[in-house]
Amino acid sequence: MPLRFFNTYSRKLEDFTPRDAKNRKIDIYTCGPTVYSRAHIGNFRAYIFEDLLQRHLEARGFKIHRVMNITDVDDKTIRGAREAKVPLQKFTQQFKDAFFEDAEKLRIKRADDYPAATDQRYIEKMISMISALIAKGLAYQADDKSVYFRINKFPNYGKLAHFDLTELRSTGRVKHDEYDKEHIGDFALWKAWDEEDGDVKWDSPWGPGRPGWHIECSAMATALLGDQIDIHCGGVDNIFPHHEAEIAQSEGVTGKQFVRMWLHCAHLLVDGQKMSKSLGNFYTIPDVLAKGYTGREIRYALIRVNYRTQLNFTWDGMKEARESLGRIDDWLQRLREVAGDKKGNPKIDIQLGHEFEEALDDDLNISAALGFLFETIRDTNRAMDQNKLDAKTAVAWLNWWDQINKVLDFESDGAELPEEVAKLAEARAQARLAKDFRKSDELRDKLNALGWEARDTKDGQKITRRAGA
RNA sequence: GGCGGGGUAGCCAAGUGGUAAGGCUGCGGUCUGCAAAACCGCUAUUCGCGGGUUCGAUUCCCGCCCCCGCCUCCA
Repeated sequence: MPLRFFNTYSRKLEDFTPRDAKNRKIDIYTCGPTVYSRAHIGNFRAYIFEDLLQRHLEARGFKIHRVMNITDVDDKTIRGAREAKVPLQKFTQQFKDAFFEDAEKLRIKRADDYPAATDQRYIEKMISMISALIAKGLAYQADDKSVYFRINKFPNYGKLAHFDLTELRSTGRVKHDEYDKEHIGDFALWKAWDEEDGDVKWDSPWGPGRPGWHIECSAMATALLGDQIDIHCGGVDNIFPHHEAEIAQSEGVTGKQFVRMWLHCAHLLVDGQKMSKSLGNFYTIPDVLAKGYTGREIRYALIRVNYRTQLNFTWDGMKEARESLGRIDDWLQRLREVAGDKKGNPKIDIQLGHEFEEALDDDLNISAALGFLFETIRDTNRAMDQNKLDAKTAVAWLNWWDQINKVLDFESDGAELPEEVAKLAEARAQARLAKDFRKSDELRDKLNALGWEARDTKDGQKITRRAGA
């Protein structure tokens, strides 16, 4: 089956081939965080989806160049900096740091570039793009000194979101500068400075001001990836207006198709409602870590449902993630024991099936891919129970795991036995030798309380960590 | 009102025009000093509701109901 994805633009599953298919290069642009507060786990669901996309394409032999922007100037960052009485740069830096810290916890691979909207280089690019749009009649400066995109001059405006502009109406959530704009749907390319902006301003041919939100992505994407890019990702809430505006700006300037494949991630819900900052119903990564869960458990919980399906975040879901990972951990431990000293031999290989990667080829069908993994786990566990799995086959499965784990990144970091745990375990082993089961059961309870589990097997006592990294 | 996504067992969730993957939970069994893990078995005659097409539909078509999202802050 060919690689295929659901393209938001056509609303269809489409076979995907990159522009540079010969060299197997793919350019991906992903909308990153606005650093006005700590990102929540709903935001990270989108970044994990993008991570899965990148890793699967890499597993398929593509060379990925991924860019993720950092929006470090907009209404909210300016307001936040004002309220905190610190310079904008200082205000946003703390949330940039937090973003990278959280992303690392979730094992999200770093993008190749993290351009920031306030970088002088991109400000200049934005200004030159806006100038080009004005020259083409696609933008105008209004009486309020701001520059707006003239959507009536761009016939494709609305194609991505499938909106009929005559139907476009305000929800009244945002104040409109209706007196100044030609059309209610015209969006700001350059926002003229006003007092509330304080010292946040850049010079431009239209006077001091700052970029509109949408133009930064058009500028940074084309600056780093060229006029055309293969895949552009984001959350569904970015479809309109943000990505619609990006198309208008970029194609308005270049005259070329901006993006070949638009992929959008559905929202993370909590209590059946969208998780969002404005509703206040959100959790951050530290919030979930504080409940005793680990980054990889959060990763599992957020990755396990197809990106186009809304996913309801629950603590039961976190529990399920923990138990499922535990099943994988135990399976790997058993395989390693069977593999013995042959483990790590990459030359051993057998026919193992390709359902995992084929499922991911189909619009990242992670549920089917994980289904195959768990079927494999049951089959090989059964074989090991019956002593029918030889060391060579165990090694082959471990090698297979190494491959799919490059995509999943689920493997436990392993944990050193703390001295206290090791002592309790040793005491328990002695008690069992002496058949002092009362004492050994007490020690087992103590180990459990510390998050470790004692299992008695025919090869003696085994200590495993039940939860965590 | 317009535009999307979705309604599959207690929960989460794949899936196909031919009779329902997988995970979690629960119950019974094998194993065990007892457990745990693992394995075996049981847990949807049925896929929101009503029609239609078909030899046959959860899967295609029509209508309806419900949930969530977007309609210029949003991943």
